[in-house]
Amino acid sequence: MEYATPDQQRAGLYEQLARIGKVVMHPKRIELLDLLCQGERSVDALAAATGLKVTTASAHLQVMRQSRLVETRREGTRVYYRAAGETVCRFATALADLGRARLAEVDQILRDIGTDAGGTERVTRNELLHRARSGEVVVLDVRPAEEYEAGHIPGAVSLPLEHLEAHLDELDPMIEVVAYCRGPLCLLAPQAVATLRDKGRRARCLEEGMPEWRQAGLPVASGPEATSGQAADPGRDRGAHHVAGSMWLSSGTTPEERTAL
Amino acid sequence: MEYATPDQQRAGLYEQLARIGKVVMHPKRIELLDLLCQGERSVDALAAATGLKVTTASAHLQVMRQSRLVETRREGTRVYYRAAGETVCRFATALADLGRARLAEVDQILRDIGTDAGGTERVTRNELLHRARSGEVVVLDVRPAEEYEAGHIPGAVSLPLEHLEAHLDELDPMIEVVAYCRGPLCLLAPQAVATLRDKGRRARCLEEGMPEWRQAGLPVASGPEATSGQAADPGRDRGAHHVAGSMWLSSGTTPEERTAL
DNA sequence: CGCATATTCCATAGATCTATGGATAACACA
DNA sequence: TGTGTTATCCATAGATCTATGGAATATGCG
Repeated sequence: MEYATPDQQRAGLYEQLARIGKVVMHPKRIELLDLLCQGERSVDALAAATGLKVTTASAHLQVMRQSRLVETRREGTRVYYRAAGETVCRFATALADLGRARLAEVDQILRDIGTDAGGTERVTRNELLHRARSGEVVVLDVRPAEEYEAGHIPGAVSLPLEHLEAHLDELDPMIEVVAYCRGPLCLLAPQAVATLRDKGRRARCLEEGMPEWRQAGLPVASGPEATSGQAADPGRDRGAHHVAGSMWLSSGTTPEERTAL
Repeated sequence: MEYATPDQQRAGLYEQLARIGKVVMHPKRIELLDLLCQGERSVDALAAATGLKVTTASAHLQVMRQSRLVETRREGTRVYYRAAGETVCRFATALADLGRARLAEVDQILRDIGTDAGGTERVTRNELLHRARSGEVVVLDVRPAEEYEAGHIPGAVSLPLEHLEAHLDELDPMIEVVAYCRGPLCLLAPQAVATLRDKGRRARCLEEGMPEWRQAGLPVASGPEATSGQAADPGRDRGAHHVAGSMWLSSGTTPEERTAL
């Protein structure tokens, strides 16, 4: 049981760390980890999102659980997986950062997409904080509704990419859109921006996604959209957009914001 | 060449990231990475330090190089490897942090050692900054001399663990020692502290190691020790210790410090 | 209780990774 | 140019990992 020599202790330490390494050695597991950093999900939802068979997805999740990077919660017949704490998401972010910094291929792929999506600069967090406060822009969360509900930028409007075209008319053409998604490696926001520009709207991507926002210590709201049930009623949505611009981190004027912190 | 569907692009991204994951899936590669974050080293030095055969070590280093995490420099007949930038070391630190946060085993091993080394609290960076400035403590770098030269805390004295017992008399028994090494997972400083306490000295470990210090943006000095050739001349060393306490981040009163920033 | 759903467990064939010895390449020095 | 040193390349046997279909579990619902 005990390690005899310091060398063995040291080897033991690195072996433990390698358990974490093994988790991120497989592309699909990284993808799963990224998804879990957006919020909890059931096994089959994860399998569907990543294109894995349920049995394979489950196997991957077991590996991740044995490394203590994810935790589970059972609800009736299904099991929800979630990232085991902020540290895990920070690690995932660090991995993505390192990838962008060191692997030209990553940047290349991102640029291939970037050009379609809009070669323009992304919006920085600070710019967003200033402009959204004054109502100049509307913040659009284009992730699936479940992820929006699990946590979103206070004041952001939920409009999943898949519903974007159908609900385009809900967006005031006069107000610029700032779209965000799961993070710098996520394609949802860039695709949304590409679509919006195609339709002649002014739109840009936020520089970062939800995990980075959260990790920066900024407030996160959760629960369904305040005014309407996510793109179910176009009529009411228009109102929400206005609010989105003005209630931005103001002083907790909506139920959403009060519970945010 | 081009990815046709968004799904393929996404898969491509995660495949790239997995290249980094593969690097840290093997214990020895993590160990190598940690060493390289202390400074550059030749292949056989790395092999010796990790207990690998040169040919195996080289193979591991190739993997790391292909993932762009390390870079090389040739000098005559030997090749020096180094971490490819601060981002890489930050990632290594994030991995270690995650390991300590999530893997009870890591903490367990550290505690097994910690009890021998001194169950007392480690010294925080802030405490060190205050107490060293006023000369209350001497800061001891117990890593191998090469690593000290590649970068150390300004004002720290180099006394590699292996030479500690032989040069114990150079340390003023009245002044408390704060030892540091490669990081929270490194055993050098704890071992040094254990030895020192065995001899009746007051000694504690610094909470962090060189990489964390550097990543915090604190000044780093490099080159050989200012006053003497590292434990070669005990007589002069005693003077150095005093300096170590007083010149601490004062206002660049030594050559060492002037070049530090 | 029996059936349906969501997961996990298991065995296995195929793919990938690791350690190692021997050969090769690059370089320094006579 | 010959010799010694340092590092990389190569082929391979052994170990590990992955995907998958089928069986086993756990839970919910009549």
